[in-house]
Amino acid sequence: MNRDEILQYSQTVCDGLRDDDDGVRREVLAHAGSRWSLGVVHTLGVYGRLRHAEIGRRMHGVTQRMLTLTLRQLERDGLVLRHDFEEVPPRVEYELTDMGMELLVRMVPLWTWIVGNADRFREARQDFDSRHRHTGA
Amino acid sequence: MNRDEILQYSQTVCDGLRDDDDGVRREVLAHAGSRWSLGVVHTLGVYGRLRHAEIGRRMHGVTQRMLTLTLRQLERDGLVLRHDFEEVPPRVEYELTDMGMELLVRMVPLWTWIVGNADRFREARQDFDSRHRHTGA
DNA sequence: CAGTATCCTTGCGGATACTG
DNA sequence: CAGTATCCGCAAGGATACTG
Repeated sequence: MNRDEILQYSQTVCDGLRDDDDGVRREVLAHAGSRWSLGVVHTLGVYGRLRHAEIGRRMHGVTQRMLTLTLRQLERDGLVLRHDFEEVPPRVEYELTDMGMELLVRMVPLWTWIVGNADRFREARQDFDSRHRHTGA
Repeated sequence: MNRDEILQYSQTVCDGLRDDDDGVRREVLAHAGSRWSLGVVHTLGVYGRLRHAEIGRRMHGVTQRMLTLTLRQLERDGLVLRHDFEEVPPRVEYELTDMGMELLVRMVPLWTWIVGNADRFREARQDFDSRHRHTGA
């Protein structure tokens, strides 16, 4: 895929961005990039059906609150399914929907690329910072 | 690419998420999903080199401030190049770096998918909301 | 034209404590 | 166990005015 093909192809992006700017789409994108979503989607993708605490244990640093919020968000977006067994003590399991899986498929290349280029990012950042520290001159 | 291949592949995601949680990577991902970044990257991708005001004109609703901030962010991440001609009146042009182009390549499939599935998102959201309006019962 | 500077609101996300 | 409830700091992002 060369530069021109990309540009042709990315007209779709253009169309998507133009009309209905404050629609669902932008929200979904924002959700996908938010603090814990990718981690949750990935964890559920890899391990399948998991309970609340199991997800939490597999993700470093997430609080109960944020995990719940993230899961609700993903559920609302149709990316995660919530099975409440309505037992006592409570038992709830989460799993990816097909849509969630599809999202994961699209996120993986992006994320892989980001991870693989972390050094270039750091480098660029250092350049920028040094250029801007001393009045840019 | 089937489910299993995805899961294998997405170990990369896992690794990337684990160590160095608050590193550059997560920031880049967040930036990519932030309010105006995708629009700017796409605009520069499609139209090539543009001046500040030209970008602004092609993007609906962005303020001068947010455009500047977004551009700085992208410049700092090494995704956008800034050419200041140091003239009076000022003349500054922006263009994508190769890295910026590479990001765009990874964003397009994701965004295309989101746009193409907007209806499914809306649907899921309505389901969710109606299920939760009346006490879920 | 291409920004700064300033002010302000909103809401994300963390910490902690509590409950059916 | 799987959540709520509450409080809080901070930073994103918008509106507006000003400047070299």
